[in-house]
Amino acid sequence: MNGEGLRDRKKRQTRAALSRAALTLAAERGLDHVTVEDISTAAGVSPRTFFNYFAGKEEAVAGPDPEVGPRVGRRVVEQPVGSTAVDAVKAALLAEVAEVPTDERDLWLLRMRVVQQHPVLLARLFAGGEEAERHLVAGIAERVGLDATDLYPMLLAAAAGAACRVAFTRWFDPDDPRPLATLLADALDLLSAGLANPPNT
Amino acid sequence: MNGEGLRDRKKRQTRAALSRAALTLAAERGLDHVTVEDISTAAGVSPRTFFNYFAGKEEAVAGPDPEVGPRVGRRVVEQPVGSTAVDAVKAALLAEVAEVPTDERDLWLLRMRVVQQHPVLLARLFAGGEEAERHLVAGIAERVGLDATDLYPMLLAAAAGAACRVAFTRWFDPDDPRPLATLLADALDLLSAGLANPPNT
DNA sequence: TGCAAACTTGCAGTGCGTGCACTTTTATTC
DNA sequence: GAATAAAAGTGCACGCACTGCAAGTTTGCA
Repeated sequence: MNGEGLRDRKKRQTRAALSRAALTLAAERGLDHVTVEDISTAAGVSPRTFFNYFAGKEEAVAGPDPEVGPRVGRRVVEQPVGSTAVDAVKAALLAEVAEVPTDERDLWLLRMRVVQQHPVLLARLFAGGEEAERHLVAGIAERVGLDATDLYPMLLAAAAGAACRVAFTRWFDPDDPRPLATLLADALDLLSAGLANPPNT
Repeated sequence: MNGEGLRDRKKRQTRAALSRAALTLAAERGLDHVTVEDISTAAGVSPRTFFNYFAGKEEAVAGPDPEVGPRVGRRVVEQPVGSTAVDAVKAALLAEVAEVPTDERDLWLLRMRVVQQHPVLLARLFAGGEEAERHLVAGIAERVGLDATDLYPMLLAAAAGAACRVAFTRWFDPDDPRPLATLLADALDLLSAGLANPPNT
């Protein structure tokens, strides 16, 4: 009847509660000192239910948002036809980071703390999340009219993911106050310049 | 007395035996259907000893060779002063892949099979292995006279790692018979060209 | 030969992750 | 609104990963 249904809304809530609980606890004690039981208790569900939503603690903390992959891929395709593939990726990623909702900002702050202690998770956030990268590869491939197994789409997507990872790393650095969009733009510009010369920064 | 000592040689042998056993079994049944007990039994040691060498199964099959990181970093620094940082990284990586000993080729073939089923491990092989990437960042930073926390060294190292990952992926593709060195060179060239235009390949 | 350091091993314990059967909640149909 | 189906939550049991700890065993050196 209604647009979404009570069931789907509850699922979303449970997932969000688990993810938020995992992030809060991990930011406090470190991920290794948080058990699945702790997380599910804090979220008000049984430990067994936790595994119905996430494959493990890592995924609850740094699990890729299943929506961002398709969205980025779509955005790459939808960029104006005049721009190159690199510019299309650049625009798509910058649009993505510009769109972080206000009610998720506190979650990102928690994520920053957790990821700082666990660099392995950084790769899963965007690039290493093969899921998202696959969508990006597909978008690029469609845009340039190549197969998704060709070198160019794979390399462009991987390099863009690497740029994201570096931008995130620097964003987490408390000594660098620049916003994420600026850092990401710098990284992508440097990339599309062929990493020619080290900037004076 | 002698150059290395019996103890060190035995440690090397045990480590190699464990790694080889893990790779062989994982290539046969898939990594998920191999227990640590299987691996250590095949290697002739106790399960407890396995954990004295590796933190887990993943590290045994895709664990980064602890020597490659420092070696690549050193090579980057040792390139002729005339060449740019990008060219230095390019040369260092190509020298690295060209130097794979013959007696390790069969291990790489096994690794190919295992990694094909577990894309997550691909990142650990070179790029994701933060260990190796840190050395690469340090080498680049020293070469260009920047700090290891600056954008340029981090991004160049990350992008080079991404190129390695893509080259490996394509190398694992049975439809592409080109050698690893060629694939890697293509990827790095495309990268240093700013990913400007999709090649006709 | 004897001592000290390093490597190996067994044991016990905690926690992860999964399959299965069962209960509870939500959606649909008559 | 009651019956039925579908989906989510839960408890239980099991195998395995991984970690200290306290032995035993091997190696290096005097």
